[in-house]
Amino acid sequence: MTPTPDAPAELASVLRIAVVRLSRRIRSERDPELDLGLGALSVLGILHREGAQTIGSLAETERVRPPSMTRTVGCLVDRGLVVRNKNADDGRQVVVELSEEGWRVVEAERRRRNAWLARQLAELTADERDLLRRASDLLGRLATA
Amino acid sequence: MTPTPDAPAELASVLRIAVVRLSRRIRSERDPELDLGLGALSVLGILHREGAQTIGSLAETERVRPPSMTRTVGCLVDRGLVVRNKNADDGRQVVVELSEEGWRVVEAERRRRNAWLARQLAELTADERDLLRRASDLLGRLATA
DNA sequence: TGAACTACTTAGCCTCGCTAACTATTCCTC
DNA sequence: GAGGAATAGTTAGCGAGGCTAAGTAGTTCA
Repeated sequence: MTPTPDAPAELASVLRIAVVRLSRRIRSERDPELDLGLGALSVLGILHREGAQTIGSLAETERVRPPSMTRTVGCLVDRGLVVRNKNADDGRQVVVELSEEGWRVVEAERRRRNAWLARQLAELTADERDLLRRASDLLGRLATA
Repeated sequence: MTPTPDAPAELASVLRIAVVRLSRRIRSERDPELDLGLGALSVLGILHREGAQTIGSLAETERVRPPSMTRTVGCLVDRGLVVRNKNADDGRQVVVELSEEGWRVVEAERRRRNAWLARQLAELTADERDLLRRASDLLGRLATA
């Protein structure tokens, strides 16, 4: 059936389309209450998991340019979810960390945040979820390659 | 190590982040020659695989609102890659199909288009690619769920 | 025949990427 | 230790590509 079952080019095409569409789908399912973009949510998640970070390191992790991260962080500061601090050792750096409010929001939203996707995933078989779990790791590696 | 190894919520979080990041990465790698957005490329791909389609059906396939698809198709028309035709049976519908130029471009770009991703995929093992192939199918199903 | 519905378009907004250019700070060399 | 290069972040402004609301043209049906 498949003439070249292992051809990377063909897989690239299929994978690209699937990833882009799913990304759009996820975007369209975000919680309307907390009107934060996906990038902002992602940053909150990073700060929650890994603690305070500089703008630069957040930008690198998210694979975004510094100005974009400055803006994202600016939004979060405006909503009081994170605080900006100057690094005492290197005055050029800005260290961003979750505020108390930010912690509360992340903790509270963590469960709701993935609601749609989690609901879809719950309808798959355990084998399929396991497949996706391993695939996620690969996708993550591709994203940072 | 994993307290609940099959928990959909946890997988949702991991998968969401991986998909969104990879999607950004793919976007940043598109061919600068052919200055078409990802959406436009995707539409060309659909028309190539499935033949002429109405705006509405393209919008549905791409999970986008009709006005967005109107604009995307407009771009493609401007570049002479597709043609808009009125449906003879139902004058409200617009049927979009690839122009000769569009065919040529799709055929020619098909291989180059996925270059970056295909290159990354080529560095994986055959098993990993197989994993991703099966995952792509699942991701596609999630995207249209 | 005229009201309701449908397919698409137009107008205009918003998010969130980007680059270019600027400021502030640090580092490095003489 | 003064001065230029390098680095971190910001500001300004652009562009892609989603969206909704409202308008137009064609179709259906009472």
